[in-house]
Amino acid sequence: MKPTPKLTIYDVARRAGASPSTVSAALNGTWKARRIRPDTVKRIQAVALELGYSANLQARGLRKARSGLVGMILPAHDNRFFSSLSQAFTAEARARDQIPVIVSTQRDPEQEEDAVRRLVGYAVDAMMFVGTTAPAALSAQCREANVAHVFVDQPSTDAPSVVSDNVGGVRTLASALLERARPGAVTGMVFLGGDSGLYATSQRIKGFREALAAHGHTVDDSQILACGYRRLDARDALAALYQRLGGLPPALLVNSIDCLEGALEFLREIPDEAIAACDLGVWDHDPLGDLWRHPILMVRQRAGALVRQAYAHLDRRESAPSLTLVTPELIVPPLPRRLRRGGR
Amino acid sequence: MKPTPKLTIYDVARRAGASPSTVSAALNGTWKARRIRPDTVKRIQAVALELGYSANLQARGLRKARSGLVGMILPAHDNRFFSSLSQAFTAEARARDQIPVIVSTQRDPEQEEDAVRRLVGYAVDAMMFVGTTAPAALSAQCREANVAHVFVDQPSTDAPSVVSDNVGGVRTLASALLERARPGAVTGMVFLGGDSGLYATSQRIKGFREALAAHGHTVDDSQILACGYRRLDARDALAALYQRLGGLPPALLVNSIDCLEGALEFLREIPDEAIAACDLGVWDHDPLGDLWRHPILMVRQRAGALVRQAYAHLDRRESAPSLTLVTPELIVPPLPRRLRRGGR
DNA sequence: CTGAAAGCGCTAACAA
DNA sequence: TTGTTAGCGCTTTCAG
Repeated sequence: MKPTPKLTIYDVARRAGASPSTVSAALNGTWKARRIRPDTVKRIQAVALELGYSANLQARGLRKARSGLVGMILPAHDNRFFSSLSQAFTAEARARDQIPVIVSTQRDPEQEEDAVRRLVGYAVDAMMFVGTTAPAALSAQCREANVAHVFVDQPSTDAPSVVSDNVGGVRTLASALLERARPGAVTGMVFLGGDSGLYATSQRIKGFREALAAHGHTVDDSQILACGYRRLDARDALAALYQRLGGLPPALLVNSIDCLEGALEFLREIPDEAIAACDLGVWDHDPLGDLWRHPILMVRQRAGALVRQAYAHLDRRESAPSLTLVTPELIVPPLPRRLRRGGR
Repeated sequence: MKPTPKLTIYDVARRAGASPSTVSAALNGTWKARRIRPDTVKRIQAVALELGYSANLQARGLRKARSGLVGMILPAHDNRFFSSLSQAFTAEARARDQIPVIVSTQRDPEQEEDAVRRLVGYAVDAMMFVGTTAPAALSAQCREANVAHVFVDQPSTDAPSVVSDNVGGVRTLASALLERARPGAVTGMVFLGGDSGLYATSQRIKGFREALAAHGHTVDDSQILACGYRRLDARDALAALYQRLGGLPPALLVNSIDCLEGALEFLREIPDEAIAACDLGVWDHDPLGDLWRHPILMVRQRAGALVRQAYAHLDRRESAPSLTLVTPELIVPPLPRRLRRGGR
């Protein structure tokens, strides 16, 4: 095991017959601004390549007081929505030649603050926050260290934020359900799941009300089952509803994939015909949902657009609070051939 | 907007009436080894806290030639298995007080090598590789820079690797399917999906053969439909099989969630009774799969264990090639009440 | 167009 | 038990 002969610009400089500063410039792109002769640059680059030199990024970062790292804090990796944000974030970072550092912190304020402290200690170029529990504190940490930052999927009064249009998304979803023109849908559609104390859920309920209001109906409290986000609670709430109504409602709008899982857990216990009597819609998207034996309308949040908008704020180094809405997209699965009537 | 008065150990030192090196030691934990008086340490820590000092990690990293960063390269974030690895990796890194840097590289060798080059430039403490396309090159890069590294979910001849027990996992799954004792299952079970040229698929086919061999049956080529990993190909392959057999096989073992999606896309077109005539199993797990109207046996790779084993290699700074197998777990969904016969 | 030299903030010998 | 000092490898004035 060789002790690895650490190469520095000095090694390259000696070998290329140039000075360290010239080498530095030739290798990091500033040579144009420094008006270094192109063939000098070429010569140096050739030597660097030959030696297999690559810069020590920590040294560079120390000197420049920035690191080329960009941070993102999110609740969890193993979640479809969050992981699609990670994916989008990675792509954007790559386009800017930055290294994405994505840390999941389990909605734990301490972990969040700790992660930010460390990333700031690394002189990250910017931070993106998703679904954090202590947004104000994080924003303060960043402002203190003068680090650009933005919130995604949650509104903020301290910094720019980019959020899905919950109201509009649910309105669209509910309207699509109504267009199916199932008898009684306007007065009987039910909203299932979520916590009405939270921003997202309350916005979605608002959209739900608006959609029905457009049909002249004022939503009754019994149409809102905000039983929380947990799967089992959703299952039980739906079971109770089924009991009470003696069947499913004509239309059911479920507030999240977790709740959908709960709902499906109940639905697989009841006869096919009973299910066929209900039009189903969900906030959020899961490909397996498309494959259920009955069609499920879904609203997919546009992770790419959310991240792109958020990055745009960072690029402009905006720090004033703002709220940008991104419209989610409605996904209507093809009706299984089995269920199609006629057509060609 | 204040220019942010950058605090250094010198500021703290002056304020605490101590020297920079003492402050450094007091703040980074080496003070015990340096035998600094506890009350000095306390005094310094108090001052640091009061001033809101926090260390410049790039400077520390430059000096120590390590960064406290650990890297992980994986194909994509938006995939259930990979994202559960990310989750596990984050937890392990956190336990070691390291910052996890997880970069997805789309199975693109250039992106992979680029990411490693940059992370090595940052003096990462170690690297973990998942499903990479250019394993040999990555291993070489790390060895060159003397960075500990390990492969997960893919075998390597250059470094330690930790892989799910594909053979055993599929054997277990196939056996569980056979235990259902559906007539003709031994001779009629079909393996669907995957690429027999790849390590994972070939191992799984091996397990499939072993399971049937245990029942005295030698697998026929027509029982292996390695149609690739793409959803649509799986769908079409299953459709063709259905056509050929005039129904589903008595048991079907699907090689991945993507292929399962393809299979379900076909299955939702055919009558319930036809589906009920087939026992279904899949390599990999998806919670929505549990909720399908017919039970689907699943094998879940144990992401936590894979990462833990991999980290163990890093902790021991092993670099010799090795192969560690981790047994995946069989998940048998509860039979829907609807389908249960009697029992209590 | 290129080189010399200072210094980013920290740690670790070495002295005291 | 603590302080002094010399770098880690790079970028960046400032001279030439």
